[in-house]
Amino acid sequence: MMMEKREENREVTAVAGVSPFVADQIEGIFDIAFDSGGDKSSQGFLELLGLQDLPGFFDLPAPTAPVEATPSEPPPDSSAVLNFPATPNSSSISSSSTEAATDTDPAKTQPQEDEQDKTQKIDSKGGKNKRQKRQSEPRFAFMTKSEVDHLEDGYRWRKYGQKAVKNSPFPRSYYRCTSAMCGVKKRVERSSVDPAVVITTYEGQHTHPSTVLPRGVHPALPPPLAAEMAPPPPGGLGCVLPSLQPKELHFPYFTSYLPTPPMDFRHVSAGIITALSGDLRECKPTADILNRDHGLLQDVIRSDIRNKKE
DNA sequence: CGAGTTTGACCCGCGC
DNA sequence: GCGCGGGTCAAACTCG
Repeated sequence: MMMEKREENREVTAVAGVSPFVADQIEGIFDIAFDSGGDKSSQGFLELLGLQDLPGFFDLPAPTAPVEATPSEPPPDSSAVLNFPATPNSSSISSSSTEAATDTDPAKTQPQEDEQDKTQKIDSKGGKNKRQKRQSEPRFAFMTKSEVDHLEDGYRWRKYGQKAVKNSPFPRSYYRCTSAMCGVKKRVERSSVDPAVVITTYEGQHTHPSTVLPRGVHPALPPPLAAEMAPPPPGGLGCVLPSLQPKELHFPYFTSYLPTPPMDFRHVSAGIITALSGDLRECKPTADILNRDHGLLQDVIRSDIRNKKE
């Protein structure tokens, strides 16, 4: 219910899946970011993610336990998992999805057809059988450390189910975008490894603008360009680099090309974005964007901290 | 009263 | 074929 929307004291903690050492650093940074006065609520999550673009961020010590160990997640599939080496240098920003392996699946590149297929199945079976397990729509998951399960992301969601997750004390909740004709879904669950970590998986693409227009969205970006830069991301999240190495994760790009707003990450400290879909195009940042992002960085991080990082 | 949540039942895919 | 687990439906319920 809306009970999840209460204004709790959101703890500013660590990036999910990052070692305590890193977490401590991040925490410090975010404390600054949030305590610097002004409208905290306007701090978009993806802007915060921009912090991860800090040089050497991903060179920091390894996480103790990969977040991907989430029981609900299937074992990494080489074709489905982002190219995050399972080395100590990786931030365990990895995930997988069974359908992501079907890169060549036509349905994947043509969600419309998939929808049609769904409908056909409904018609053919009639009655209650509207289920369609096949998840060929692009999926997009990320992990956040948050006290609240259901994070604000600018869209309205309706919960349509909840299931207990095997090997996890925490249930998984299923949400659907309340907007008509928008079939975007999202799953929210807590990691059994780290209960503080919320794993949110978006599926599908919003066919409508969000109800909120937070910072980080650049309306000036012409739609065609935006489309070229990044496919309309599920859940309003941005493009994903197809063959990611930790150091190549330039999260500000997400921010820059977001056609839909990022979440209200007052609730979270930071997140890890993980692509679950193979239907992704490479982001092509421009100098302008880089400059802009740097500006954002300046907004968020004290200069002396930045210098230290650099 | 409408919108959203809860929850048990149902269906499907997959592994054995 | 069977059982398990994930995903979805839909009636009942809650809340504003």
